[in-house]
Amino acid sequence: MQTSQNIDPQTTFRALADPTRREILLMLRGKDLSIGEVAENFDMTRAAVKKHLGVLEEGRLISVTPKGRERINHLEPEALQAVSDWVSFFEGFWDTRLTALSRAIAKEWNSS
Amino acid sequence: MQTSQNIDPQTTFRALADPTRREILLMLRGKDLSIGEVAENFDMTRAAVKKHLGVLEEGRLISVTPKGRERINHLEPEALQAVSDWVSFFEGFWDTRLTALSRAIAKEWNSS
DNA sequence: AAAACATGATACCAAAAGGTATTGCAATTA
DNA sequence: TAATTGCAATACCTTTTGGTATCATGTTTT
Repeated sequence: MQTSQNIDPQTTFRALADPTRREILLMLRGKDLSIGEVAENFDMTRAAVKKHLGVLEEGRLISVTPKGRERINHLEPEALQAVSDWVSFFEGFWDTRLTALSRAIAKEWNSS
Repeated sequence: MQTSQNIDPQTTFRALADPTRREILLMLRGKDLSIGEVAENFDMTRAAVKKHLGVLEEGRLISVTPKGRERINHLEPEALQAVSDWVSFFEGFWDTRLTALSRAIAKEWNSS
């Protein structure tokens, strides 16, 4: 196992702070996409989308592989596991009775 | 149960994007603190800390209660539950063999 | 009442973030 | 080879963010 990776939780949290980037991550579940394919789904220039992909790559949430003249963006969910671990520090402090409400909220995000 | 709350995942994700704010949340586990008490732990002015607390309050991660001339900040972890739900959309995509590494990272955060 | 204390509010500043536009290059394709 | 395609790189702009400094306000305390 490699240990020389950039282990910096800050870049991961920062990457998740933008709604466009979170939507890109949802978009990459299951299928890899080129920059252009990702950009088709947003009302902004490819350059802007590329910047977002760069931030996601810094946060180790995606990996990028050149393929011919394209660059294929691939989801790397391990960094999300780390976020999940951070949040779990607070387990036992939250009111489990609110779980149902939280899941309803989450559902709403997914559809928007 | 109240349903008129500000249900906006964006404010919660944004609140978590700053390391100072994440540290404040860890600091509020178990004990409520005034603005001044929180500020004692950071090398910045009380005004700056107050801004961070304002962002955390917007993200519904803390609640604030006036008590005499102080304002007591109280952890509200329910919003974190919602973040956990969002991340869980990616369960099944990440490699569970990396869990040990992730926990090691998380441990590092906690001590820093 | 007066002094000290804790916070609120405002103005201000520098740096970072999010975006566009433009130019150029490498890889396909005709 | 020539035209097109997908992306890289740069410059530039506007807004947001993180921070300080200053002053006002309400609350204890003496």
